[in-house]
Amino acid sequence: MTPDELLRAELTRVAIAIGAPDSVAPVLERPRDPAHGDWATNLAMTLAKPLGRKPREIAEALVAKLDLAAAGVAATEIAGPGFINFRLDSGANARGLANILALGATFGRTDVGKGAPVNVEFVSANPTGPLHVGHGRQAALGDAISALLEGAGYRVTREFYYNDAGVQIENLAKSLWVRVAQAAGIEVQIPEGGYNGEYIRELAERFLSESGAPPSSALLAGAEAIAAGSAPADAALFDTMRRFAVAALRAEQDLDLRAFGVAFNVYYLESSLYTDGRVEETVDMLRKGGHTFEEEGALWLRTTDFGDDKDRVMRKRDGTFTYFVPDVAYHVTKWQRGFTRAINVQGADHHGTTARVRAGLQALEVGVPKGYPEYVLHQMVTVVRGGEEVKISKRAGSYVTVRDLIDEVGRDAVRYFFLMRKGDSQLVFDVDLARSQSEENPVYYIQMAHARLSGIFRVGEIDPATIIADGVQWDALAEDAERELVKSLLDYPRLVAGAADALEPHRVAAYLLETARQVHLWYHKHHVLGEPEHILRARLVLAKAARQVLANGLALLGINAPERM
RNA sequence: GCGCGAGUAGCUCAGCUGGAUAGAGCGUCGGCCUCCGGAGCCGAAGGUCGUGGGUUCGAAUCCCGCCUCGCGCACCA
Repeated sequence: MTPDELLRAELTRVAIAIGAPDSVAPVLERPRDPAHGDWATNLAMTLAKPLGRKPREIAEALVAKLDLAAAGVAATEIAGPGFINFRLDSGANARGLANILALGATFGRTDVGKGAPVNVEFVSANPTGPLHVGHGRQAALGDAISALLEGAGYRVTREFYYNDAGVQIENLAKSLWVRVAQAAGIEVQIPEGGYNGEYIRELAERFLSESGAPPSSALLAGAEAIAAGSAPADAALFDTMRRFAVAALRAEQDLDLRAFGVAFNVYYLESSLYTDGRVEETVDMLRKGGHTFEEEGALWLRTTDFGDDKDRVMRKRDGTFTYFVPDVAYHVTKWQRGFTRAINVQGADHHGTTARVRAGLQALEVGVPKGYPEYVLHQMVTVVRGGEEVKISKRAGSYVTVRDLIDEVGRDAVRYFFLMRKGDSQLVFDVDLARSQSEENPVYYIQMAHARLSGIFRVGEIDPATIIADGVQWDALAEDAERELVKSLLDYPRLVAGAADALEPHRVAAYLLETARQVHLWYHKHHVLGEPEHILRARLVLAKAARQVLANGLALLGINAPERM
């Protein structure tokens, strides 16, 4: 039990003793001002109404009955409108360090998830080009959220949904066709909605060298068809190109993800929803449910019955389905595969789809909960280099890829920068800052704190494994800098639990930066090696505990914790 | 026009799901230091939390209106 858990238990007992309901759950918080003690509770204020007594009076009654020794409290104080402040007895906080050493890499883990299966879907890029910075933010977010949920006791499946069917893929295949035709000397332009990127030209070259040059008559006919807005007549050749392009770009994206250190458990192909009949099946079910209607030659779903702001087309006039249908079919599989929670990490530019996917799932009436799936939406990323924004132009096909960033600043920095802001705010990625080897760079600063702590053991030729908490004089950790550091370290589990609950990894990033700051402060002010034995031992425990917490937090974010830099 | 998000110190951002005198880094100003590991340490100035109402013991946080910016509003994903 950590000191605050002990105190909470004692408060609960006393509250019930003075007449509070058995369900009472005292909330302890860290006072902003350290002068107010180690912990504070507003319990007396929340009990004022149910007990019909004044807050300060209740506070006094509570304090009078409190078993200070059992709760590890040295002093209490009633303040303001009815806060009770607690100062733990000397060393009570520090004793919590033993807990950190005992739990090691599992310090900060909880079991609120109770092994429930959660599906976290992220990146899910169309295989129509390399991963760009937006995907990078998503990869970092999705992976960190997954790690947070695992730490909270959920069984997490990381899933990538490939939109390898539909109009975008059609455009991709046409773009490749055009580049191949151009290589054969045919004059034709990339069609409206096509892909202009240089990578398509490279793809065309690879296609030619691997598959050989197609007959130019077929290429010309196809190019004319594309220019006229339709598909090439040579369906077999067109299909070959489509497959080639999708396979090649998927392989590229896999390399990007590997470079970023992100691994998925499941790659789900949109095309499989068509081949195994789930799309048709979904449409049938929706029709039977009576929520569809036909208008202007299209088949619609009345999503407005389920909270969407307008009805949606399911089957277009040309007989093909909109992306929305496979999307719904796909999410049904998540539910059917047993995921009681499904979390989708997406760019905020997709927020329009959330209401209709949920509406579609409700319309199916197969027992999917209303808020399913959950969405974590993130705002845009802008890249700044040399103090200027790097312009991203989709039309010209020029943008900053994830791989560019990783090559330039390293995986750890990319991860941290994508995670240091909350998803709701727009993110500025300062390339120069990310690559700088100075303490202004937050990643460097945090990793440096870990390396410094490691350095103490290395320089002192002490094996950290031999450092144990037994017999340590806890009140030897009496300096302000170390008392504050100890408090921060013990706060870690609460912090992580909150971050997991809110699906907000940036809290961990901010915590690590603050804790690293305290480590540096302590390190500069106080020596470890060469101190008297009892201080040396206590500080080695602190150093080991701090190193552990930094390492645990960095691991959640997918960032290395180096021993030396 | 409608929906979602943002607006907090000169700049970049936190603010633990409603708590006490709103915090950190950078920058500015003043003073030290050169020490296990590389400009570090101490202090200061700097705020009508976009704005106007409301809810209550108590609001940056919750509700309503307005302003500014971003994103979306396809039979594209």
